[in-house]
Amino acid sequence: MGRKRLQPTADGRPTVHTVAARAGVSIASASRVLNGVGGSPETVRKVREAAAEVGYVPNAIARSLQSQRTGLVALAVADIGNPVYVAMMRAVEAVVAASGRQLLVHATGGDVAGEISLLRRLAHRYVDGMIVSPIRITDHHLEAMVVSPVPVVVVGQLPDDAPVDNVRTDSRAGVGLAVDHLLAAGRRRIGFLNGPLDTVPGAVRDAGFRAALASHGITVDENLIEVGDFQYAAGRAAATRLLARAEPDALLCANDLIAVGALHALLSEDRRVPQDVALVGMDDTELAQMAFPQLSSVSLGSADRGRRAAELLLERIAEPDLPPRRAHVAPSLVVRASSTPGGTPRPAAPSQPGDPVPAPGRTAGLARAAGTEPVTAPTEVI
Amino acid sequence: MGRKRLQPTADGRPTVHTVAARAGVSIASASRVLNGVGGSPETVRKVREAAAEVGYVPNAIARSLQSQRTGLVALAVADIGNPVYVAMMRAVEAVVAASGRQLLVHATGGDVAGEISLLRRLAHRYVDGMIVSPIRITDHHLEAMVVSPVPVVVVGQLPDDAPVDNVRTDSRAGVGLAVDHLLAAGRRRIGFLNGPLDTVPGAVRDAGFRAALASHGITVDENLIEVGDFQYAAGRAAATRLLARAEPDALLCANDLIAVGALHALLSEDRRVPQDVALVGMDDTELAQMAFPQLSSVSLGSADRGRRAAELLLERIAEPDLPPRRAHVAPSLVVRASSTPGGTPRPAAPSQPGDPVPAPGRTAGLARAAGTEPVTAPTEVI
DNA sequence: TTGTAAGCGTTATCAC
DNA sequence: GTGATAACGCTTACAA
Repeated sequence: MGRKRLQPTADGRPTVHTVAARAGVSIASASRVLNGVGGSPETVRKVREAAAEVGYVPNAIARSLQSQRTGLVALAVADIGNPVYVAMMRAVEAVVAASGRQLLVHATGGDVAGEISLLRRLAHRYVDGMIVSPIRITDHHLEAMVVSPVPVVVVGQLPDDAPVDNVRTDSRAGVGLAVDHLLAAGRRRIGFLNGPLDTVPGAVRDAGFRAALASHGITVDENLIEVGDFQYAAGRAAATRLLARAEPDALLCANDLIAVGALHALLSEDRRVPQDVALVGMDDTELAQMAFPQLSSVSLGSADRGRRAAELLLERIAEPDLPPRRAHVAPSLVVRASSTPGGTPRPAAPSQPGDPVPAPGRTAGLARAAGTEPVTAPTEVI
Repeated sequence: MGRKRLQPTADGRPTVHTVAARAGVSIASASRVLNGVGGSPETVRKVREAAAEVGYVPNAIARSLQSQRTGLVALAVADIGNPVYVAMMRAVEAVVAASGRQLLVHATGGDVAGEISLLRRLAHRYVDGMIVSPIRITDHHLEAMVVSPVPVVVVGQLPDDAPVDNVRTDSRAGVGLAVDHLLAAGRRRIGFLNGPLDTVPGAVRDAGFRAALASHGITVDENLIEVGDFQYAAGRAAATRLLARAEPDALLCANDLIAVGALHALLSEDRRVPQDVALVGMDDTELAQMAFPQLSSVSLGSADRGRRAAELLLERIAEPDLPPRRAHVAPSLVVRASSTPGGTPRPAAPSQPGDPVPAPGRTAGLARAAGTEPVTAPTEVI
């Protein structure tokens, strides 16, 4: 560098200097007018005119360097193709956009190393804050979050003493809702298709399943449990394996992708759903409504969690010294055709076109009067 | 400001100054070492040591201000929940990440005004470039793109003389592939479920459908055409309307979401797919494989288009003075159970867990020998 | 190789 | 109200 050129930028675009010169005022005055603070009517006019003439647009980077904020917020999820994250993303986007910021989406692929390096990169301060929903969580994650100069909010389970903002749901209880429902419907041999046990969701669901059966005095039959991945193909394969060695009358799936996979495994073996095998998914994504028959699913309030996470993040950005907070979203069960006794019902009426909110079926809330609509799951902050 | 404080940053984080002071060298030397250019072995050691001790991380914003690049690339799509965009997003992400950049995803909701303001905001230079896939395209779009100081690549149809990098597919021909296939299978009353005609994809598909029928000497029966939205619920509703007034033996749908909606409309009226009504979708998304029976679908190479768009963008970022380029991705038809004569076949074997690439069925390429795998659709740049 | 200093484009301070 | 100028944190020409 070292060349003197204070007028337009290198590529010829106007800067405050350009505008100021053209308006015949100092850059300070120009800047003030451009930001709507101060300036005599005459100055305002001249600057506005000059700016319009040259097509001035402020450089967001220079502004960020000065203001120490970028107006960007990041969301890191494992699988951008999983509808549960799409729902979360939409909710986050809405809150973030409403605050005038923009959302940066990272797809981590569930890769631990990648996630950690992402967290560490926060130190570069390219975003004002980050929401992360890790499916595995290590000490490195925690350390990177604590050390990070920009606020982080975690969606998902976290050690109780972790000094990080956190919004969670009780997926363990969610599994319990599904088990209760299936048992109440008279099912006795409930199969369980889970994701990897070394992930947080996988481990919690496994514990929840065993606890739920135990609470009903039922011994766990390991033959009825299959572990695969949180994906359609893996779910289908897992269901096929399970069906080859056991005779379940119900299948509980750790998410909706697995459930749709299981549905197709069942259909391709000519098992009727729900007559022969009842099916319940988790996450209550759009997929659950787009399956045929429509899937009962445990709602973990992903949109709500996203919304709360975004709110917590924005609050912390505004007030960095807040103590760590924790928000809860209660799970609920949305019952649809796939687990409704009495034949294959017709699919429910289509919801509003473009409506991102699941059309509710019957709902069995956790701490909620039966029949209450799961419009907005209650959230509370401890 | 105006306060002299050249050591750490306002919130106490180390800067080059901190490192330089600690290492006992000038900030220039510190910067050089940190960037791996120059420096005597002794200096390098001292600076590295100092940087590690204070936990120095460069400020990306300051760096951007200097380098005039942010390392961010944006992708703007209408509906982040539509699997076709998910596929595109993944492909873009891969290319972008490989270049060491990060991807910023905007969900425009198909809102024209929002899209244009997004394009205009590019002038703020917060990203190094943008890929946009508008479903409606106006003169304002074009003007904003031409005026934009940062490169824009459009995925989708564009006026031929628009001086903008562009990757497109021939969805008109794609519709033709589907019509040919259905006619060859002996279907004669082909219904068509389209999206809005005032969108580019909707208009092109409509033209394609009519042209394809005409080329076979078939007169269009307007009763067999329904227009809704590019969504599941709308597709289902449209199919229901169409079935109420006509008796199609095949249904061609403008995308896979509509097709899944139509599938459920058919199933809920006890029509067998494909025996009574053959079904073909478009976009060949994951949804097509996740439906039961699996959906035949016209692949428009969304992943490929995303990849090409990202490549074009990166090339232009590197070389801004390139003439406008245009890349093509050929459509192909992936035939699956939903349009295969001879009963409801079992769904195909599950693809690799986590495999983002659709498991190919039989393929009828456009300019390709029959039976060739649609591994990577051929792309050519004019 | 090293240090000095200019400059990226903006906002904020402080005298006038 | 206005203008000169420092500062945000970094890179880099240029001279030593």
